[in-house]
This record gives sequence, structure tokens and C-alpha cells, in this order.
Amino acid sequence: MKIILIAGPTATGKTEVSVKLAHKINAEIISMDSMQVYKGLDIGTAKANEQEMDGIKHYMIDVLDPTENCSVAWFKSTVKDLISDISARGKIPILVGGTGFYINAVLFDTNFDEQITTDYKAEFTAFYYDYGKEQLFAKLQDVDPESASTIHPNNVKRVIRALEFFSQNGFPISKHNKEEKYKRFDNISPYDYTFFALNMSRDTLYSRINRRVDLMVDNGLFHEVEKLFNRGLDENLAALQGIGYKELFPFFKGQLSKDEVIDILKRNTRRFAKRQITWFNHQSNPIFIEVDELGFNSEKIANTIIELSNLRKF
RNA sequence: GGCGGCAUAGCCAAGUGGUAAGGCAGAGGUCUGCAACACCUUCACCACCAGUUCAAAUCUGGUUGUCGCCU
Repeated sequence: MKIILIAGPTATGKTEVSVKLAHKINAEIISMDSMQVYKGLDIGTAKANEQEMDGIKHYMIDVLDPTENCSVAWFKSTVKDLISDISARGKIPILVGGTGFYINAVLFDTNFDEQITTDYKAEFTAFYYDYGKEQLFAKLQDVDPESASTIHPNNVKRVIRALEFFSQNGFPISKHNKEEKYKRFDNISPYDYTFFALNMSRDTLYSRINRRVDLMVDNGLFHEVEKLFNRGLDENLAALQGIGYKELFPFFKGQLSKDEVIDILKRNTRRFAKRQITWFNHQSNPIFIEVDELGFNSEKIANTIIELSNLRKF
């Protein structure tokens, strides 16, 4: 099955390019974004609106309530089915988004067969609170020294996951990771794919991000977040950890001013973009398209993608 | 014009004789069931000139800049 991926850091214009491309090659779009899955998070996640979608079908948007938690395992299997459906209808799926972790999971069909039957996570979390991270890490060194050499002791979240994995499966997660990783190194994918990442010079990207945040504010970001805030949801929910949401909460609690909160939001978005770039540079191997060199012209960019994907036949 | 204070990284800021805390911003990374998460690494010859001293960001003199007060 042929698929096209368009990734890249936030604010590079993925939406516009993908819709344009979809029209040219008779495609449908699957969003590869860990936050756009949630209903009610529209402005802050830069979700495409009806007009921007321009008649192209989009999937994986607004499929969960903020009270539900998305996970890679679920996301991967859902997208897998969608790809089959779309292909079966004779259309090409374009996967678009910035969540590199999810993209790799789909692209290389990461194995998530592990069934979580016992709540080891809660167990180890409790242990951590009682004995601290050193003791927790010592446990990992015992059962999975290889992971212990990779995961920093401060990274409690990952240490707990590694411990959970071992307890659940009886073999170390480092073994699992190695197996999954080699799929990427050897490029073993169930799909016939072409993977692009849009990018541009750092300075340009950062000023676009700053401008976009201002625009979001103008478009009612505060109003959107206030609605969520007023629902009184648990702030630890994955949806409320999204950039644009967690930053504004202190404003509604009266802890920070509007301007302060906006500056932090801009900074966090910049950092996020930087992390995304690092991911695409090292954890996957897309063809980078420098959109500033193409004058941000989505028409040109879409055509470049068609050429590089050998899709001329469409 | 006079008097006084201050000049330390992009910003804030400790440090009053022994060869520069910390925070923020920035940069570089890690990552396989919370990933827009979590975590790691990194970043200065202390305004300039001359002097004292084995040794100065730290003391002395001067220059420049800056802030405050006075006239």
C-alpha cells in the first residue's frame, strides 16, 4: 500500500500543503497529531477548519474527549485500519502531522502486543513516592541493566515504564526496543511510503511561531481554554498537557498575567519545534523540504512532493 | 558644572585578593503504550587603560558609559 507522509515541526504549513496535495492525487488525510484527536482543542492545536480542509476527508481529528487518554498503541492500530480502508477505496492516504513517535509507530508497525493485565505502573509509582528515584532506578539496574544504561535515573517516567514492561512480560524492554528499532534501520515497513518533513531556517520558524501564537490569541484561544478550565478537569489529563492549554491555566487561576502566559506559550512552542526537528533528524529519516526556499508556495511544495514520490501517473 | 552609586554571558544576578554560583533565554541530544510527555548535556578570560601583588572580577589611579541627587 502506498502512503505519503508529511511531517515537520509546528507552523511549517503542513495543513495547507497536504490539502493541496490531496486534491492533486485523489487522496485523503490522516492526522498524525497527538492533540488534534481531542474534541474542544481547536485553536491551540491549529486544527484545520472546514474551509481549510477544502472538501478533503480528514481522519483522527476530534475522535476523543479530553477526559480520555490517547496512546500510541491505540493510535497506531486505528490508523492502520484507516490506511487499509482508504487504500481499498482506491485513494492514497496522506499522513500529516508532527507527532514523530506516532508516525514511526505506524510506519514501522511497532509491536504493541503487550497486554497490560496488572497495574504495575501504580505499584512502581507508589514505590517511587516511598523510596525515591535512586531506589527505583536500582530496581531497573537489577532486572534490565541495558535499559538502565540508556535511561537517566531522573527520568522516572521511563524508568517506571521499563519496570512495568519487565514485570508484565518477563523480559526487558531493551530487548523489545532493539527489535523494533532494527525495523527502522533496515527500513522494514508494511507500507510503500515516501516520507517528507517540511522545514525552514530556525529564525524564520521561530518568528512564524511567535506570530502564530498572537494570531491564536486573536482568534479566541483564551476563550477556548477558559471553557476547558471551567469544566474543572484533572489537569494531569494528557489533553490538558497540550501546548497552548497548560500554559494558560495559570492565567485563569490568577497566578500570571496575560502577557506572561503568552510569552511562556511562545517559548514552549519554540522548544517543542526544536524537539520535533531533533526527532526527525535522528529518530526517522524523512526527505526534508525547505519551504522557505520554495517561497512558502504550497502549490510548488505539493508539486515537489509529487515529483519526489514518483506520483506523476496521477 | 558638582557630588554619589553602578559597570560580571543575550537578559537577570551572586561573588571584596587565589584563577567566575544560580536562574532565564539560546544551542545540542535521548526517546518505542501518558510523546505538544519525560529526561540529559552545554554556554563568560568579569567596560577599557595603567598600577599594587607571587596572585585582581575583587585593591589604587585614570578613561568611557550609565543611573540618581544637587546647582
